[in-house]
Amino acid sequence: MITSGTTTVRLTAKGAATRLRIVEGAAAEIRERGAATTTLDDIRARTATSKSQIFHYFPGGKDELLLAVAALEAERILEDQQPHLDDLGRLDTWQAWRDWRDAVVRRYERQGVNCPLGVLMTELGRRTPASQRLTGQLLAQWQSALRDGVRCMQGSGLMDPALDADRTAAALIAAVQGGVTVLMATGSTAHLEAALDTTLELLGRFDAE
Amino acid sequence: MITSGTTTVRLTAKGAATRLRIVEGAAAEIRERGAATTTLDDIRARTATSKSQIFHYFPGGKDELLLAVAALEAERILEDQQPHLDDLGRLDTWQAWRDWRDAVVRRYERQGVNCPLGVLMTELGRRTPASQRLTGQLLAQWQSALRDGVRCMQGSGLMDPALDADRTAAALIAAVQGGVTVLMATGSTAHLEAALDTTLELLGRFDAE
DNA sequence: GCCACTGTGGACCTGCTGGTCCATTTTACG
DNA sequence: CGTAAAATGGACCAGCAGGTCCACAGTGGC
Repeated sequence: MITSGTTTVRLTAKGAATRLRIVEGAAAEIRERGAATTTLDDIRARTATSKSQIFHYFPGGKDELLLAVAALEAERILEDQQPHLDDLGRLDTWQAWRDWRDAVVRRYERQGVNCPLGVLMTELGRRTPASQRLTGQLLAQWQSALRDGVRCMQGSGLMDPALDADRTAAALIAAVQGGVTVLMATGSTAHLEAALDTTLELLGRFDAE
Repeated sequence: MITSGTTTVRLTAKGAATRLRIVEGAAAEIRERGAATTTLDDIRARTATSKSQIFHYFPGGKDELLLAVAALEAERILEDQQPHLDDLGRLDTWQAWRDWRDAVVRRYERQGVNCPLGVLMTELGRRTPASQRLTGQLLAQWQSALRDGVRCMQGSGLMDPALDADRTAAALIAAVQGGVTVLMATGSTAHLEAALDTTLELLGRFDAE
């Protein structure tokens, strides 16, 4: 059973599977080829479904499907950073920060141009008010996790307590986002690494740890 | 006289003016509404031209026009940062860096979502191999200007000589780019400012100046 | 003032894309 | 089983975007 907008539809196991297949296929197609150029027919072909199925599971049409894809990608972005980044505040040692940094960089090195974050922020996120809200939430949640990490480090005397934790978290997000955007344009992770490393290294300059 | 691809066409003064009007109108339209949703008809309406004119000046069709727009925007991005950033290496004092930072932030505050950089990197830049080369060149030129600034500061003993100047420049570009991308998604310049300020402040921590 | 070339207008064509519709098959469940 | 609801297949439609074409007007050099 799933609710979309005002209507509620019952889904059988088979139906749920099909719906999932469509969303994931659409997400993959969009990551590979961009949202702008991906058509419903591409998705249909990739997921071995018919037109009617797409509109059956997403009565709102393409917009609704793309919103579902955006939600999936937003989830994936946070998941990818687990367990470095969770409610328990695992970013509590320099090693943890380094691990997080490595996880981010390695992931984008492997994925190259096809990254959820880039697609979400630069293509899906701006499409509709609903998807804008979604990206806003993602950003807020992500930033709050990083902020908690900074606060934790400050609490342990490992980072300068004079730093504005929230602002620092925002800077880190911008660094990742900028690195990813450049990656998508050039195919190189150099900027991503430079931005993350520079910021982290300078954060660590507070003491000798 | 203008060369496009293999063909060369002579332009009268009137022709050159029309061509310019089309490119600039297209650029403005795209900045406001995004490249994905801007149609030739929109451009036609805005620039008071006919279909045949667009194809007369851009025989390659939409791709060629968008490439011209990308080139225009790339130029504008560097121009916007003049005279902070030029071949003479004006980034030679902390005040100059602060001025540059202010120029960047103020510009995007005023422009809001409609920024050349964002559109170029996230929409135009990925369209064709030609536009990819173009964004690559922009990035290289920009980074080299910033790198010269860092080197200059290092030479004067104002920045840590141990820093890799090129890497630092890359980090700054990623910071701006990330800030802009977030700006386009959320409408807020908070991340842009946080990223720039954090990076610059930490760069300045080397000495007390 | 003539002639060739450039500039302009706009009708028209075509393919693609999102979206609709309905007939048919499959599933859930009493 | 039997039936209602869910799932599926795919033909069909309408609009729109990019692109072509041709007729005509404007311009510039000789």
